[in-house]
Amino acid sequence: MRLTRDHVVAVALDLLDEVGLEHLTMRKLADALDVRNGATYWHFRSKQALLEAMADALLAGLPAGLPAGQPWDELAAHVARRLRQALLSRRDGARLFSGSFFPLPNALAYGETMVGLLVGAGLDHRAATWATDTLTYYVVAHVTEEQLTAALPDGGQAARVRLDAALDPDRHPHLLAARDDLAAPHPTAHFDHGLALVIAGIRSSRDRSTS
Amino acid sequence: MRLTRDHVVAVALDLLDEVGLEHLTMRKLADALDVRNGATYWHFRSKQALLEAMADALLAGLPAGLPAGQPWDELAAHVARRLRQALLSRRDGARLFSGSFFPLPNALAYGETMVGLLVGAGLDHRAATWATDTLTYYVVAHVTEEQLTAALPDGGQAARVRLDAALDPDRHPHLLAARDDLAAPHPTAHFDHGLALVIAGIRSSRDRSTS
DNA sequence: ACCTGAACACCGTTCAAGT
DNA sequence: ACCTGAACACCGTTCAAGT
Repeated sequence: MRLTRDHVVAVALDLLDEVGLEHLTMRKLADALDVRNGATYWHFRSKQALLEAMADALLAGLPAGLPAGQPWDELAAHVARRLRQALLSRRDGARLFSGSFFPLPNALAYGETMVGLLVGAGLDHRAATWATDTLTYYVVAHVTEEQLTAALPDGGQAARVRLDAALDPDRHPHLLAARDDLAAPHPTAHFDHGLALVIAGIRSSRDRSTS
Repeated sequence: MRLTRDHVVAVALDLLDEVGLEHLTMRKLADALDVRNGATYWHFRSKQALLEAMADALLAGLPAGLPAGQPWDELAAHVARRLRQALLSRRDGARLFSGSFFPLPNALAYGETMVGLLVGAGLDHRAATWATDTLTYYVVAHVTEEQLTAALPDGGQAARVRLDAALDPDRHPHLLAARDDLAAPHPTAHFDHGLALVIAGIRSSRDRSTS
């Protein structure tokens, strides 16, 4: 069967789930596609171009319609949660996405939705754009951390031991008091908490500028 | 001269400024140190261990004392700005830092300072920890983007042309209206805007829980 | 203890040659 | 047009052997 860009991307995403971004190589991909090593370079200029196509595929159909009759802050939380889900749908999805510089179609659609929604809430275009950046930074960075800790060996046991060893009662009293929350045992609650924080910030900066 | 861990880290950071994280290799580092290729492995278990030592060196002396008599939100902004400066001090500093899983001494000191400051503002330990996470995610993600765009060839001219080509008046009216703010021509103003947003969110969530 | 020499098992990318 | 075969110029890491 002849290769197509879509097929290469689909197989590459499956391979990503299997081996992780670190070990995703063009040679393993060629094996998975049952072709020789240089074949994919006829369809993609470089590995980077393939990774960007994969990143955009991750976001496919992301903001397919907003729920009607909701206030703007609910909508913003909804879109942010959908972005998180899209990034979580594949191993290392967040790092894959943040490695893309190119303006990708689905990423633009996401941005347009979020900026439009915030403009509807009363922000001017600059404030809406920068607030979208802040929200997106938050989502991507959170999911990056989430996926890194999920990939730890031993379910993170060794990491927790190292953390305990590094924490000193004299120098880190507050971190020790928060020790059980540092290990991030509730990623979704953790995510929602920070998301509500950022949205509350958007709300208060909007109220300040329109009052 | 014999190698020391500190000397290896210092030369590695200079090499990082010169070639960027992508092209920082153990072989180039050995050349810069004027030793043969495997020598650094006597001092660092792996490249990853070296990168983590470099990341911690980046944060050296980061929160060396807080200004006295300031309200908590000023202090939080101060610490966040110092983190940004530390990450900006070396090429790809933000990506270097976000690639570290290990609990590094200077990173812990930063976290202790920020959590303590927020506890002082009236947050409980969990809220203070998660707010610190949100702030840190924001700073690291913002500086990552900042350093990626700063490293673009042509001063980002080609990237701007690609963005204009990708924006469609019918599908991206809001992004087009915000086009001049998308290119991020004022990184510090952009950073401060988002920082104020997150801090305002922390303030409002604190007010909600203490009222 | 600290480093060299040399190898092992990989990489991304290119490109003439085949079909 | 699309892919193979084979090479180029690299990688991180290991480890016996030297000093």
